[in-house]
Amino acid sequence: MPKGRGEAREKLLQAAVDVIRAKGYIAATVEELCQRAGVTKGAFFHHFQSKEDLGVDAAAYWSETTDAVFAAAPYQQIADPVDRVLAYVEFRKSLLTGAIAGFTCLVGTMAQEVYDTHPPIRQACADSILNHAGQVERDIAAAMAATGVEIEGGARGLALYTQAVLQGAFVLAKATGDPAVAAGCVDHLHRYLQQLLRPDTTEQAN
Amino acid sequence: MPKGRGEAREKLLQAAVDVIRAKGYIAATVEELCQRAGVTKGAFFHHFQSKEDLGVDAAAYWSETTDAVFAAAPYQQIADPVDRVLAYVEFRKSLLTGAIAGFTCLVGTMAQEVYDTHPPIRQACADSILNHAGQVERDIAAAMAATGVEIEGGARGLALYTQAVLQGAFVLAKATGDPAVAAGCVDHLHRYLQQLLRPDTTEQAN
DNA sequence: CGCTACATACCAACCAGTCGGTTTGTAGCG
DNA sequence: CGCTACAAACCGACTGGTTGGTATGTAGCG
Repeated sequence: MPKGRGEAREKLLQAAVDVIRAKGYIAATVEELCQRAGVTKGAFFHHFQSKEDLGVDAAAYWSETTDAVFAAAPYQQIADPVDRVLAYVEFRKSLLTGAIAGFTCLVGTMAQEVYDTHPPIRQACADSILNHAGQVERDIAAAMAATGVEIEGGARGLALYTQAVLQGAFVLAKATGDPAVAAGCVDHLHRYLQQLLRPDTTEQAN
Repeated sequence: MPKGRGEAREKLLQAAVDVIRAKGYIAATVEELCQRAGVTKGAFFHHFQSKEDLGVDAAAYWSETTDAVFAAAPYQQIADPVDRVLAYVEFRKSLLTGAIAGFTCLVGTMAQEVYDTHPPIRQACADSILNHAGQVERDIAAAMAATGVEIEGGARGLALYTQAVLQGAFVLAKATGDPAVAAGCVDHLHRYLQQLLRPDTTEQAN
């Protein structure tokens, strides 16, 4: 019977992602994470020096796992950079299903509450967001180069804007309890990007 | 010597707004709020049945105080509805100064972390956000009526979008520690609204 | 045998909430 | 006005349960 030795760390990280997205970093107690992961406190403090340490590692783990999701996403195969950017947004919208806590962003949730109590975690969250924004920025820059359009704030500013819209959509979804609110926000983002990157095209079927 | 009796409740609410915006609802201990307000625990539990009760009341207090700010804002005097909507966004941008915790949204911060642990607070946060969105919606509806433009998702959907952008801008500002990121997001929102509500106008000086 | 990967038992600090008591305001009455 | 009676506002020590963290033990592998 392979008891699954050596995987306590990853189980704890996954538990952290699940629990923290639902109730936040501080409300997620070490004991609850251990229970959810099926390990004991001994295992927890064997792999993480402190709870704060777990928070930092959870943000990094989040980056890795989500990076993998986007790297494998179908929109990556689209050759035209403008189409690819728009397909990215549609892909983000397609993720907005099931329980709200299941599609919200770990690092966005954590960043807000640990803002001035746990700077290392805040930094790790910023790294995660900026890393993902950087990937979006590359596609936007390619779309700008391909079409020749200039955008106020540059590709970076627009990439950050896309992430802000998504983070805000999560906040509203959690507050209202309605995922549809988030989807509506992503639709607006899609229209904005379309207007920016295809300025000559008139309103199309959506 | 008027010792200031009878104002403990408001002082506690103001302390709650300040502390929770910086470190979140759960990390804000009752004792810290009392210390900040200059009262004791006895006073706290005299005015609030529980900490959760304070959270709910703080959201309501937040709504009242912010409503007053917007009601007194200069953009309310603008007659043209399109101009008024755009001036609202500019007003929101003008608030993004000073310490980050000083301009972020209490209810947006709270909603995320108490999402499934304190439903009454979540509800109060939703009420606050939707109340403000409703005010924006009225101006947007007036702008749509005045110009005759139709907007996918309606005035309500667009109003919610404006709030999502702002909430997301706060998240990014807190994560990165840079208020300028938030300002850039608001600029994008401004451009989007301009394009929607003044479709015939070409890019203007900004 | 030594090292990693855990488990168990335990602790000190902390936190929301309680409770008996004090101070201040105020209504009613003569 | 002066006095009594009561209520609301507020104080601060205390408590029971929880939490992050530690100390110690042990099973399995190379």
